[in-house]
Amino acid sequence: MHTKDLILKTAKEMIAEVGYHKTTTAKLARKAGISEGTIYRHFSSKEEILLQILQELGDSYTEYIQSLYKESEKIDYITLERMLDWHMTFVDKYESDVRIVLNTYGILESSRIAMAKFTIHMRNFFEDMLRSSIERGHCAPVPVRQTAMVFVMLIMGTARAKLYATEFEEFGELNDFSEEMVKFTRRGIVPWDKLED
Amino acid sequence: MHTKDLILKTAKEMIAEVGYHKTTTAKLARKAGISEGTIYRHFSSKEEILLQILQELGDSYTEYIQSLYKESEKIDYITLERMLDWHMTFVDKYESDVRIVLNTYGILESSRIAMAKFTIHMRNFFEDMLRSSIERGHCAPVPVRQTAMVFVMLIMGTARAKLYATEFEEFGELNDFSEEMVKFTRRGIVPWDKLED
Amino acid sequence: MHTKDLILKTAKEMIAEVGYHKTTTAKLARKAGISEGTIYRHFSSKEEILLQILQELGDSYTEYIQSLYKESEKIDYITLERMLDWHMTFVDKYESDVRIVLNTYGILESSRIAMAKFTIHMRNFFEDMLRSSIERGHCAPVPVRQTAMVFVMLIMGTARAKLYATEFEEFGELNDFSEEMVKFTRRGIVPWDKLED
Amino acid sequence: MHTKDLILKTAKEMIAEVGYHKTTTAKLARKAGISEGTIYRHFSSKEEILLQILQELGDSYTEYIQSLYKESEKIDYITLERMLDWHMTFVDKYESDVRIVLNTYGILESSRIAMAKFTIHMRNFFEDMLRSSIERGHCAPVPVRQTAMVFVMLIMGTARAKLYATEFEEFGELNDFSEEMVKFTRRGIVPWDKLED
DNA sequence: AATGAATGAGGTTTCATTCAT
DNA sequence: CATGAATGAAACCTCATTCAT
Repeated sequence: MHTKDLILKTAKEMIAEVGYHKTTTAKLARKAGISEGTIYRHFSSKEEILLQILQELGDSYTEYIQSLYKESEKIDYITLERMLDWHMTFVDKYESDVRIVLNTYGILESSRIAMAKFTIHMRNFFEDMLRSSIERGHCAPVPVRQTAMVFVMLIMGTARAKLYATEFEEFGELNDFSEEMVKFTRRGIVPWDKLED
Repeated sequence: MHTKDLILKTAKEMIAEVGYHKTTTAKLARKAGISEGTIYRHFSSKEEILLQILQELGDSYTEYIQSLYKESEKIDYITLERMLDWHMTFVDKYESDVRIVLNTYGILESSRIAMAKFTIHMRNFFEDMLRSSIERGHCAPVPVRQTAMVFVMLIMGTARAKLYATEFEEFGELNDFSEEMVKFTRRGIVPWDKLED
Repeated sequence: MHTKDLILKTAKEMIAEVGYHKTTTAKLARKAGISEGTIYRHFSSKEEILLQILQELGDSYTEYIQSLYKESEKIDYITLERMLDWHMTFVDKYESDVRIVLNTYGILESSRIAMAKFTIHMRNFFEDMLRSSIERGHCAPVPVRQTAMVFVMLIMGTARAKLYATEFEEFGELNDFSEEMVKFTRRGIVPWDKLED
Repeated sequence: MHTKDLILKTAKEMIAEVGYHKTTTAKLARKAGISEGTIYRHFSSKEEILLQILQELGDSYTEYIQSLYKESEKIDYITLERMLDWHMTFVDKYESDVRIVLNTYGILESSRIAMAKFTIHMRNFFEDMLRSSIERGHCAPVPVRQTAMVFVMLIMGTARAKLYATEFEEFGELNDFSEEMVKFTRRGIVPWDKLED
């Protein structure tokens, strides 16, 4: 692995685990098995590392959304389950990166911008999916923009809950609520008498 | 105002605005118009200040929930609007404290614990409300635990969105989506043919 | 002595001796018998120390020039010897400060500005003295501005020579050339047949 | 151009412009279009580069002085204008090298030595010229050693003023004072009634 | 000869905390 | 109770130098 990637990987782990400020360049270097100076051969500053992580995650998400659009064209109708599932899959795959965004958007302008981009991307995607579902008569004519935003809030809230759930016993049960969330959400957009299950 | 309260108040503002790490004891003392040493007459460490803020917010929330229980006994049935509204009111009132929790739970064990307590309190409250609603036939017999959790996620997601929305134009529209959120949520727990509006 | 003055004094010595860059905050603190952090309670940066030294020297020089003007009013005519002597006295008194200006004006904008101010002050003073001497018929009607500038160059060149002369044996003889310099300079502005000695 | 010369040339420019310390090996390598390691193929250390620059300038000056001696033999008498002009020409030609000496002699032993050598060379040259002028009756029997030193001071002072004058408006007028300097200096060594102009 | 990644010592600066007054 | 100067550990970062390729 290239040194730069090694630094990024190690930084991801540390920032996700202990936060941005407690991830000092000294500790980062030690954990990565390199010298502190080497970090600065690859990044102009500590913040630059974070920026790159956020950038990469942003790119991955854009790519991911695009693949979802393609997927949605193939099958002629997208169930809510799928939409939510897909997103939870993404959160699982990029667990530490998502954790970093959640950890830093309160401290760092750039992280806040990254977060805003995610939100808007996600909302747009849900809007498009809802609009197409309404056209096909698969769901009621709910206001797309606002309803999409409700989905986003749910995803965001759930993502965070999932990531931090492990640390508390009481939260153990969190993992199995997503199934109910999907059902609940479906009832919110499909007339109850048309629900299959 | 007592010096201790002055410190707490000033710390709340600063941490909410610039984050925990950028809130240095020097800046805090200057803004509060006291000397740095004085902070340590009232708090054993910088972290202690944060702990007290979290503690106070926790107490306020417990108290708030209790008042809600009392309120709910007076009127014989609680609408969803009320439940959500009440919480948004709380978030508004304790804006900077909530912001602090959201900013620090990724960095501080104690903040994470505070967050967990909130979540569980809130969920329990929603559970109770839902259970009572179901008993009275005001809503469908949905699984209370998980549905309550969905509410929590929505509240949490929305709270954060509200607090950070102001910084991006694209987010301006966020503020008016809570009305739709209530409608959506109602449709999720009340059969559509029984909905009044 | 106040800590701030102690820092200034120590810094003057070190910068004059080893230069600005080799005067590290660590060495400075050690020599002054304080901790490194203390420096930053009194100065916002290392450069700030230098700035204050230059500022103080500038003020001293302004004050000095003013005292010379007053002196020149008392006695009705100023000999060249006096004008040059006075300046050499100043250089002697503020030896390390002058050395600092000479050491840093090539590296630091602010030092260059300080140097420029000195030059202009000095030139103006010489101009005034020359003008008054010409009026009284004590010297020939030489162009005051340019002649004053020649004096400045001589003072500057000599000051540097003096300060760095000690380090080389060959330069030992430097010290006794100022007498001849005065004579030479007088011949440059007073017709030879009117010279007394 | 050989790599070594390229390094020297680039270093000269950088050191003259931003000073020795701000000329880092990294920037130097980048500007020269070579790698950092290559510098160490040709020079044992960064200081070595400066040493060579000073050495070369010293050699150039020695050579220059020799050519002046030869020149002075051809024409049977040397005017002061010539002596000063010749030196100003040298300063113009080796502008950045001279600037380097002026920038570094306060920081570097070796630079101070170089400076001393110049001074002595220059003084010796002026001494010889003065002596020969006196012998031929072209100027008054002034003390050669000290008078030569006055010339040196003037040259040094003027050289520095010229190099740094451009940065301040007030200094704009500096350039036209050298003519007057020559006149002044002549009056200092030639009886006024024997002056031609 | 040349490269350029890696080094590590050391630079400036920050900051929570202490303590004499 | 309050002060604020002093502390010193540790933060981020720089840079001359080395060395495997």
